[in-house]
Order: sequence, then structure tokens, then C-alpha cells
Amino acid sequence: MNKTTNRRKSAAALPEFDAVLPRTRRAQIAETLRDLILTGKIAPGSQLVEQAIASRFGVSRGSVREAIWELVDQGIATNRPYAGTFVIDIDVKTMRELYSVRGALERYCFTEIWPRRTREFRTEFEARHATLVAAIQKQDRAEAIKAEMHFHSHPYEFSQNGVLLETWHQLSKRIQLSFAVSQVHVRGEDFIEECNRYLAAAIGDDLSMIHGEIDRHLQLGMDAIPHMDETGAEHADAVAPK
Amino acid sequence: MNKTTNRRKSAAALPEFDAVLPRTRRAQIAETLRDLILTGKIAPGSQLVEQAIASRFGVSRGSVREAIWELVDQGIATNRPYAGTFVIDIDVKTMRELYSVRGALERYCFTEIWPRRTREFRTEFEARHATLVAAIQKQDRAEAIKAEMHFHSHPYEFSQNGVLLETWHQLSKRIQLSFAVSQVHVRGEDFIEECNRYLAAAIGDDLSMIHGEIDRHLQLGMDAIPHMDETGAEHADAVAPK
DNA sequence: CAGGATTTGTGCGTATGTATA
DNA sequence: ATATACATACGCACAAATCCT
Repeated sequence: MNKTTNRRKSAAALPEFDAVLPRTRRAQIAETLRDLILTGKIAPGSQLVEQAIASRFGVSRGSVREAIWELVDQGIATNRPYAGTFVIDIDVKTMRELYSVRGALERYCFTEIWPRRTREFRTEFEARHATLVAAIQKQDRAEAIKAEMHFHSHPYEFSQNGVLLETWHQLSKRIQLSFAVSQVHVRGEDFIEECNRYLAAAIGDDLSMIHGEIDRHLQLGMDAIPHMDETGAEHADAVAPK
Repeated sequence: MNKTTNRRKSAAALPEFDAVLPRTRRAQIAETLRDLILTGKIAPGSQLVEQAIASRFGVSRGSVREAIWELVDQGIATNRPYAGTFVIDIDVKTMRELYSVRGALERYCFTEIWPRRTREFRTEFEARHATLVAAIQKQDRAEAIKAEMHFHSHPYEFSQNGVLLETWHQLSKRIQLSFAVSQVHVRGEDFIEECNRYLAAAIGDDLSMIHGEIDRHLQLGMDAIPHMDETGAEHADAVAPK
């Protein structure tokens, strides 16, 4: 039944790395659910009913249960004991917080890698940028979100700082979820221009410039927020006027 | 069998708040295990055997299994499919990363709260500081570690930024684990003096001063690291030019 | 390099606690 | 206040993979 675990050890030299680590049901279910949630196919606030998901996937409740808890621990679902597990419904305040913490993290990241950037760093960044632009022009919303995350992950991956990267991944999942919540339409040429500026600053020579771009870039994201209705925005304006 | 569920509803007015939120077995087991790990009573690298823990606690394997996965998702244990879950054995590189990311986070935190600090902020900070000093003087290692975490959590809690606080909690658990790994002895008067300086800067009027103190404070922690033997530091110098 | 012991991964039935309509 | 749906928890069985001798 598990077709992914055929590990043939041939005598030839194997250029393959990352040797197909055995994926458990738990991991597969969690990944599938996470994808469904982050792309908005499972609406925020939905209850994740174990039995329903189990029969839908054709697995046992136990596996589903564990997968669901993985989502809870990752912050994209929440659990009320004996009541159920529900997809997080991010409010405006949390979105602001996500952006502000991300800003601090990203400024720090660029500061760290700045003198260590190589030619490869730039070419890879440009490649991801091209993918992102293509996705935006195709008006493929899901693809664009994924591409943007991949684009912005690059400096973190390049930092060689595992803790920093993990922290970013934690944040990025919830940021991605916030995209699904606020139905921000695929932004057009303006946004492409914005990404161009970001990229230019990131591979340029002036550290303070990318810091400024980060602030601008995130400010744009926050400006798109107020379109949301006040679904749970009790503390929406607890932030000081800047 | 469950003796804690006798819920007598008397007619008298109940001054009790925080009405005993239902704690599941999963949560209790996870907390107990986490405490055992973070205080070093379960050594880093140990395998967490489900059946053994289950019979030790007198619960089913399923509950233990879920609790263990909570630890994995929190980053203080790691799982290899079909091989087992093991308490993380933090290496030197990861410790450095933890400290550096924490530094960035903490500088940002103070920057955010700086103009919003109230009198209450100061008094609470001083109270936690006093607790920490007392613990150090008592030479109670476990108590001191807990007190230090509580002390340093205060600015994050005061920030009213839930995302920032969660991120800190994630980091702090692993930092606490690193304390258990590196058998840093309870430091003496020097360290108390260090904490005094930190507190003074934190409640003072010069933002750049607390930024400097953060760097110094973390530098002290990193300086204590090289004492570690290479107990499981296989990848310790994977950063250096080979 | 076998092969058995150990441990995890998964499934299923069942009983009970809890929330909610 | 009752009923129902669901989560929580237990126990057992077996498959699958790893570890160890």
C-alpha cells in the first residue's frame, strides 16, 4: 500500500541525496490538510472532524488525530478540549503582529548575510523573483502566494542559520494563512514593480536600503488588511499611530 | 476511575476564577515530560519509549504517543520514523544560533515597548529580578534557570504582541534545554551583577544602552558554551572551512 | 549478513467525558 | 433537561521498520 518506501540500494554511485525519508501517514495527512488550509480550500474557522477526515482519506482516526495536532502545534489550528479542533481565524491584530515580527526578523537576516552574499545568492534570488513575477502575471493566486513565500525564504535559507530559518517557517505558515483569510486579489503591475525594487535592494550594496524596502514591503501588506470585516477584530486599533 | 471530575454545583456565589480549564491527559503528560527534560532529569539524546512511559504513568500508549509528538513539534525532541523519538541533543552551532536570534528578537522587543513602559512594568520587572537573585544565591540550579526565563519573559509579555511572545516561548524552551545540556554551574556574584546592569538598563531611559546590555548578556552565555565536550557534537564544526 | 528482538506505525472496537443544539 | 455528536482515552492486534547480536 505504501508505494514510496521502495529503497533499492544499487551498487552504482548514487548522485541522489535526501534519500526519500520514509513518510508516515501522519506526515502525509498533515501536509495535505495544511495545503488545503493554506490555499483556502478549507475555510478559516472550520472544524476539523476526525471521523469525517479519516473516512475521507481512508485511514484510521488515530492517524488523523495526530496530524491535526501537528497543525495545532504549528499555529494554524486551535483546539478546545472535548469541543474540537478548528482552523485558525486570524484577526487583524494578529496579522499586524505577524508583519511586525517578520520585519524584525528579516532586517536581522539581511544584516547577518550582507557581507557573505555570493554571486550564487544573487542568481538564485533572481530566479525565484522571475518565478514569482510569472505567477503574478498568470493571475494564478495560489501559485503566486507559494512563489512569494519561496522568494522571501531565500535569504533565510542562505543565512545557514537553522534556528532563524525555522522561526521564519513558523511565521510564514501563518502569514500564508492570513493571505487565505483576507482575500487579497492577485495584485498587478504595481506589485511586480514593488518586488523589483525589493530584489534590487536585496542584491545591491546598501544595507540600509533593503531595510527600508522591508519596511515598505510589509507596510503594503498591512495596508491591504483593513479591507477585512471586523471578524474578531476587537483590539484592532490597539496599535499606536506611527 | 477519574477522580477529578466530581463537579458539585453549589448555589453559593463562587469567588473562584480561572475555572479549572479541562486538562487532557495529553497535556499533563506532555508538561511532565517537558519539565523532566528541561530540568535535565531526562538526559539529552535519550529515547522516549512509548510503552515504558505509558506503564510508568499508568496511561495508555496512545496518550503518551501524542504527548511525545507535542514535544517533537515544540522542537525539544526529534523523531525518526520507526526508529523512535529522542530528546534533542543541542550542538554548539545551534546554541549560537539560538542566542543570536534571541538577541535580534529582544532588541526589537525593547524597541517596541520603549515608549510604552509604565511604572507597573518597572515594578514587575524588579520583582522578577529579585526572585532571580534569590534563586541564584540559594544555589538552586533548577530554580535559577526557571527564574531567569521568567525574568526575561517580562518584556515580551508586556509587549502585548502575541506573535512575538509565542516566538519567544518557542526559543526559550530550547534555550532552557541548552542550559540542561551545558552543565553551566550556577553562576555567582558576577552573574548577579550582570543581571543588575541588565535590569537597570531595561528600566532606564537610554534605549541604546539596553541594546548593548542584550548583546553583552548573550555574549556571556555564548562564552560559556565552548566548555562543552563533544558529547554528540558531530556537526559542531560543520561551519568551519573543512 | 542473516534473523530475532524491540519499537514504532496503524487500525479498530469500545467506553466515557464534554459540548452543543 | 435531554439527546446527539464528537472528542478523549483505553486496549488490543498486527504490520513495518529498525536495531542488535
